[in-house]
Amino acid sequence: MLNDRKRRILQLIIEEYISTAEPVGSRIISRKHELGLSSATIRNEMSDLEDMGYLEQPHTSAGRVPSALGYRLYVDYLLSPEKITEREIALIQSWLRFKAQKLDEVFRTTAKILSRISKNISIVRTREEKSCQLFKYIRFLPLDACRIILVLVTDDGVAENVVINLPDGAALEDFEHIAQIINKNLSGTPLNAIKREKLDDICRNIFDNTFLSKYLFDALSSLQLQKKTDKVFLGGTANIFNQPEFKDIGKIKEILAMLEEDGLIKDILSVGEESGMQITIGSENKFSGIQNCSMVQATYRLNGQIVGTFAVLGPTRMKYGKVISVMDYLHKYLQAILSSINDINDS
Amino acid sequence: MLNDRKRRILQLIIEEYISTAEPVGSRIISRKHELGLSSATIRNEMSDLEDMGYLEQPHTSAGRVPSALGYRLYVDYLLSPEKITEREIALIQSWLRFKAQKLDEVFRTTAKILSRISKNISIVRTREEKSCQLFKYIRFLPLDACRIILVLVTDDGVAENVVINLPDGAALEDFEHIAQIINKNLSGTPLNAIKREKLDDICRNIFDNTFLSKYLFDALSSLQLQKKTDKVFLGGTANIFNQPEFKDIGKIKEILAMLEEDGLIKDILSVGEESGMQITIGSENKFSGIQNCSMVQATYRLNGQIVGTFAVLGPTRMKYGKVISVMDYLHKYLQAILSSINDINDS
DNA sequence: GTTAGCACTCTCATCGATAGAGTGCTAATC
DNA sequence: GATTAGCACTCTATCGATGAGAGTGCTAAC
Repeated sequence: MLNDRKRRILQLIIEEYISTAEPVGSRIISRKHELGLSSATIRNEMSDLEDMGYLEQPHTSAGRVPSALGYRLYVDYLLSPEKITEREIALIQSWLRFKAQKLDEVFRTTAKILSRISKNISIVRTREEKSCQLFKYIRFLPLDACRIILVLVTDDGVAENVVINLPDGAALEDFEHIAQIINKNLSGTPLNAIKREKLDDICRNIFDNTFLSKYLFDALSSLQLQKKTDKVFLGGTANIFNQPEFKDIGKIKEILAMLEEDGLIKDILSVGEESGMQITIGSENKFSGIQNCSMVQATYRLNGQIVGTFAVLGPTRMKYGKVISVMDYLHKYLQAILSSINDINDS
Repeated sequence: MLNDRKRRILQLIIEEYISTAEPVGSRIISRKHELGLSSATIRNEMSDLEDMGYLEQPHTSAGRVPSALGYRLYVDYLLSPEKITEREIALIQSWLRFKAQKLDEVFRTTAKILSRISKNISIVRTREEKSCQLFKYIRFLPLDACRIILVLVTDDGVAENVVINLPDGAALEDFEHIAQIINKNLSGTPLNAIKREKLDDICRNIFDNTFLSKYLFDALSSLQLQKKTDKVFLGGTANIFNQPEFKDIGKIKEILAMLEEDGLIKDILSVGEESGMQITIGSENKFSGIQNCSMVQATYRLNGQIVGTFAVLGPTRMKYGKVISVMDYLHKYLQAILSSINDINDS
């Protein structure tokens, strides 16, 4: 049914359309490529491909445009990967090399690179799950005559801290005793299991409601509240203006409004987070507003845990081959960088 | 020269134009308001106002449009403040109340509120100057058999930390000795004065290049590198699409591309940071790309130090009265919130 | 099965005419 | 002298008609 010739023609049409954004006519295919076929033959094949649902016609006297089904076939079977260039590799390395110190910066820069090279919108979502860490101990450190610092250490080595005003008459030593008791009670508890009530219990029961307990309670809860959340980085939103399919201002507005809602972005990215690399084409996407967009998405893991997801969002007419190559490279490169950050932090 | 009647007419024209975005004709002014003047008289006055440079005419048979000079006069002398509504106050309070725990969230939410109420783009820039803090001491905390935590405490009570892998044969105690020496050498030094060379010196001279010095050096420098930078929060960028003056896609693109560059935003906001509230109208702005925009900007200080700047960016046809009221309210409200955050962190 | 040729369809840009909005000027009026 | 009614004039935006251009679909020939 879909013989080699049809596949080849479909591929050429899609690639032509991807690079020109204009409906592709039979003449163009027959002249641009040495297929040994006249435009009339191509025309017949195109008509067949349309019947099969791989192509669409904006109107009777226009050329053909790939349908979502066509893109899907292309992405799954026909796509010719476009290699990442030396210049791009150099760009990535130079941009990321000096950012390698802080995770936030790495992701922010990744978003920038991704949008720059793909010439589309890039989305990077990080996942910093603190909730699974275990409480190890708290410790009080001196600051000055009237203030001390409370440090919370987890089994992961993450230490949060908060400054506490010493109540009149209290000294650092008083708090050290309290720390011992708290540590005995909470050591090994997952952070997300330390609820207000539990803290309250410990404070009330053990300290018999002394004035110190209130201070400690406030301090510890404010630590809890500083729990880190996911972050979303966007890049290249202005790129969308260069795409002819978005010359309609309404569509751009819809997309940008959507991108402003962090929560929505997280939902969108969550869909494909399980598989390694996921390509969503046009109406395959469940979210309104990006149904004439495609998204290429890769999830990044470290030690089996999801650390981040990055994605390229653009028109269905996207340079899939290129985007996939870039994502692949970035994936590998980030693997190296992120584990080295872990090393730095560990060494 | 500019008598009361002219001022009144100018005010009416500007307010009409702000609310309709259409060039204002003499008939509209004479009919909408009880000035006791015919359109012909208004026409003469409008002609005068144009000669004076306060109005402009898109073409001979169109109504008048305010010039930058006209807006300037309006903002400085004619503007009638539009009070913030109860609903808006409730919105602000409900949104900010639950965000009051973390500074980042406060600013992010402020940006959201500001764009929501002003129906324009909002920009919030924070300034977290860590460089002026003084080194107080470092301390090592146990983590597990092969890792320890290095904590850096400043006079401000901010404690940064990093996990260090114990080299073979080394124990926590070895490091405590090192900490003492470092603390003696650096105590009281401003953080930004602690350069690589200085650390290097201390390490080389004192530890005589033992293998421990390298570890410490790496760890300390990685702390230094985690220096916090300014942050920029944007809100409501999609609002710009609702403004008829930006139906031209090119202008929007220019503005959004600009907003993507954090550095550029910081430059733009820096201009008016000294004065309390600053309004920049159209071509008064030095940055290309926003020269047909206006910006209302307020700087927020705590104890005399600049903590943040927030701004509303929109078309010159902006509801200045409204925006100023909202900014005023937010300014006061944030004052309360931010000092309370300081209190929480201190108690 | 392939191809040349041709009629047909649809879009897009251009042009001209027209309606509408608003001004500027003049002469009359308060 | 200030204000106003009236009117000619200008400029824009809109609509329909027209024609060029691109591409198809079909038929008949190879």
